[in-house]
Amino acid sequence: MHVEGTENKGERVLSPELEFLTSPTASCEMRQALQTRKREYCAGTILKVEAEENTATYCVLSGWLALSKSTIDGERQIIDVILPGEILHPTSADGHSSWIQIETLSRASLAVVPRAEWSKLEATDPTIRKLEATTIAASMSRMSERMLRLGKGTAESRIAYALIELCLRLTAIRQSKNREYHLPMTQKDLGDFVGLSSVHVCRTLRRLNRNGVISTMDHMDIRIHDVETLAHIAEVDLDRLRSEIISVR
Amino acid sequence: MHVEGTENKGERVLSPELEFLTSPTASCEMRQALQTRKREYCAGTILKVEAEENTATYCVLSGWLALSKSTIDGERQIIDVILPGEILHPTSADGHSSWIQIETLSRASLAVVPRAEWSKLEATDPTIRKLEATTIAASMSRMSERMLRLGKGTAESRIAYALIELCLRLTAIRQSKNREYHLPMTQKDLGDFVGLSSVHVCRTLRRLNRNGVISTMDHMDIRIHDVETLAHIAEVDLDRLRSEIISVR
DNA sequence: ACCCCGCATTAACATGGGTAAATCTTCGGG
DNA sequence: CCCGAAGATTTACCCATGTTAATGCGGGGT
Repeated sequence: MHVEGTENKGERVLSPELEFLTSPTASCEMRQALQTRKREYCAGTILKVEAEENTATYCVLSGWLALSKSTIDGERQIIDVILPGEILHPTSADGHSSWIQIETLSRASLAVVPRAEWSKLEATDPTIRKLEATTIAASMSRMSERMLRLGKGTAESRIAYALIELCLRLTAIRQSKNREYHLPMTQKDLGDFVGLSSVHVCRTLRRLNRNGVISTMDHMDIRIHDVETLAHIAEVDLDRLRSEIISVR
Repeated sequence: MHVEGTENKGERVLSPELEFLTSPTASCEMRQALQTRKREYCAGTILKVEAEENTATYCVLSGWLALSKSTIDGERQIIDVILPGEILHPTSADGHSSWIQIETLSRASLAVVPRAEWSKLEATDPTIRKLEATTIAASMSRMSERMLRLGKGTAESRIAYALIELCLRLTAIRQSKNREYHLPMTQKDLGDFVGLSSVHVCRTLRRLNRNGVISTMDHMDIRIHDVETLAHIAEVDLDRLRSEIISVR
C-alpha cells in the first residue's frame, strides 16, 4: 500500500491532526496528553489482536484504522473503519481484553492513552465525555446500518452504502472534496468490510462504473458522480444518515 | 405473541427486576428513579420508531426488547436484543433522534428516564457510569460477533451463535437453567436477527434437532443438549465469549 | 530492460439460501 | 365442537453470490 490516507490528492486544507487538537472540544491537558502519547505506524500494522490484553484508549490523529474479527478458518470481517479525530475503546466487558483486532489501513499516527491517564483526562475535561458518547453513538449507528445491509441488502446496496458512508465521514473531516476520495483498501478489504468476496466486489464496482454512478481510478480512488442514484441504490436518506453518523463538534 | 419472557418455565429464583434493583451497582437514588419511571408494555409494542425524537435512557427491568432497522421495502434486521438489567441509549450522534426502532418481544417493564434526570443520576452514583460503559462494551462485542457471522458464516453457524449468545446471557441473569430457555420470537423474528429467511431458519433448526444438538418444543422453547458441538458449529470459544459479552457486576 | 508480485479483471461453473405455495399444527373464540 | 388466524414445516425451483482459475497490469527492485 503506497498511499497515505491523509495525503488525499493534496486538496486538504488543514491537517486532521491539527484540526483535532485545535477543536473546541480539546482542552490544554488533552492536547498535551495526545502529543506525549503520539506514535506513528505504517500501513498494515496489527496494533492489537482479538482478545489481547488491553485497557488503553486510542485517539486517531491521522490515517485509517480497521477493526476486525476473524473466523477460525481465517475469514476476516471488518467491523468498523476508524477515521482521524475518532476515539476508540477496545476494552471489552471483562475490563481487560480487546474485543476486536485493530490494524492500520494506511500510515497512521495515534495517541495511545493508558486507562489511568484517560480517566484523569475525562475528569478534568467534561467535554471529552460528550465527545466520547457522540463517537460511540455514531459508531453504533454506522454498525447497524451496515448490519441491515449485511442481513438484507444486495451486493450493490452494500457497496453503495459503504461508499456513501465513507464519503460523508471524510467530507465532515475535510479529507474529501467534491465526493472524491482515496480508499486505502484493496478490493479484498472492501469485501471483508461489506461481506462479499473480492471477485464480487470487483463485478459490482465495475457495474457502478459502467452505469456512470461512480468511477474508480488507480487502486481505489473513488469518485461519486451521481450521489442521488448511489443513495437510491444504497437505500439511504443522505441528510438523515449524515446526522446519525457524524459527530457534531 | 402469548408468552412472557420473564415467566420462563417457572424456574426463576429471583425476579430480574428485583435483582437489578438490588444489585450492588444500584444506589438509593437509582432505585427510586427506576421505581418512579417504571412502565409496563405488552408484547409487540413499538416504543420508538427509527429517527423518532428521543433523548431518554431505557432500563429494562423485565422482558425482552428488540432493536431493529428496516429497509424501504419493509425488510427488518434486528440489530440487537436487550435483556433485563441492561441499559439502552437510543440517542444518535445528532443528540436528539433515535438510531433504531425499539420494540418489545415479550411483555416488558421498563424505566424510561429523561436525559436531565439520567445525567443527575450519573453524577450522584459513579458506579452507574461504569455499568453503562460495560453495557456498551458488551453490546458492541455481541454486535461484532454477529456481524462476523452475518458476513462470513453459514446459516448453521449464525443460528448456533445466536442460540449460544442468548443462552449465556440468560444464564448470567438467572433466566435460564440447564441450557434451556424460552425464546419469545417467531422463526421470522429469529431470521431477522441472524439474516436468514424464516424458511431457512426452520430448515436449520430442524437439522440441529435431528442431529440431537438441540431440541425445540412448542413455539420456541429451546434446549441445548450438546453445547460442545453447538459451540463448534458457531465457531465460538465459550469462556472467551462469556467474558466479552457478559457485564461483570 | 527484465522479472516479480500483488492486485484487478473476467469467465465458467457450483451452491447455499431465497421465494412461493401447499399443508399441517396449535390455539383462542363463539 | 367448529372455525379462522398465525405460525411451523416441507417441497420444488431459482438466482445471487461464492469459487476457481486463467489473464492482465502496473510498480518496484536488481
